[in-house]
Amino acid sequence: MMVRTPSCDKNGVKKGTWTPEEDKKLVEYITRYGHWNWRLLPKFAGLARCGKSCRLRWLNYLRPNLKRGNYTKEEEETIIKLHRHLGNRWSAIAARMPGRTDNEIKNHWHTNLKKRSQQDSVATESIVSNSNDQSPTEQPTANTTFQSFNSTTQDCSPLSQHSSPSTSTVVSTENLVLMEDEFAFWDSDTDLMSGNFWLEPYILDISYVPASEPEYSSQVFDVELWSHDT
DNA sequence: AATACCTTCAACCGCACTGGT
DNA sequence: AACCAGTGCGGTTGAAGGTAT
Repeated sequence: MMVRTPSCDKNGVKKGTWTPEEDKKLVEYITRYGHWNWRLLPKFAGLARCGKSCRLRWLNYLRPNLKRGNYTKEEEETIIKLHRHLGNRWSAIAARMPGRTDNEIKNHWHTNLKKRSQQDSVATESIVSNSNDQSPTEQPTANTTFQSFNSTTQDCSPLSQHSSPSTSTVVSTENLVLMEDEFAFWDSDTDLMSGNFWLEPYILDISYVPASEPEYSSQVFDVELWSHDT
């Protein structure tokens, strides 16, 4: 497999490929106690890793209900469409694709879909430029419309990269109207806007938050994947 | 068979954001 | 207001596997 050579930094923190033993330790610990503090977790789990590495390994590889590889055509189309509207916001894209991680989607995009999307947009552009020859008025593209959306409503979008829980869950009527207006183009393009897209909480997967741990409510609606059944 | 080049993807790194003090 | 710790995100790296020459 394509892996990094295991190595240690000056503090003895291991880097590189995870061994099956390390995976086992991490899974067993999180299954039992949850990931209540990523920085301290490796110490308690008996792992010579940094918290970041543990988090990444869990989220991208060990977490339950992850699909691996074998993207369906529908999934690829969804990624392309979402990328067209969201750009490189991989976590937001992943949030709409159960079982897929941002890292995996990002990799798949760069290795398989990027070229395809570029070819598609070139083909679309040539069609549009031909049909617009007699119409000098510039039509907003999906991208420009989304940029406009970003600059005006970023703080209230649940897809905002670092939106706080309060802004994620409480959307004012004014903003909702604006969002609906700005995203009207999506209705014709994809069914992703059907249903309660923006108000739907970002809960896609289970996570292992122990019952004994204190309040996690502040993170429940963030893009990070928290579950109902904790 | 040898090796050079390309592809893939797990993992790392740096930065930004949030919440607490 | 300033600082710090914890966390999440996106860009990038690097090594193994695959393919071409």
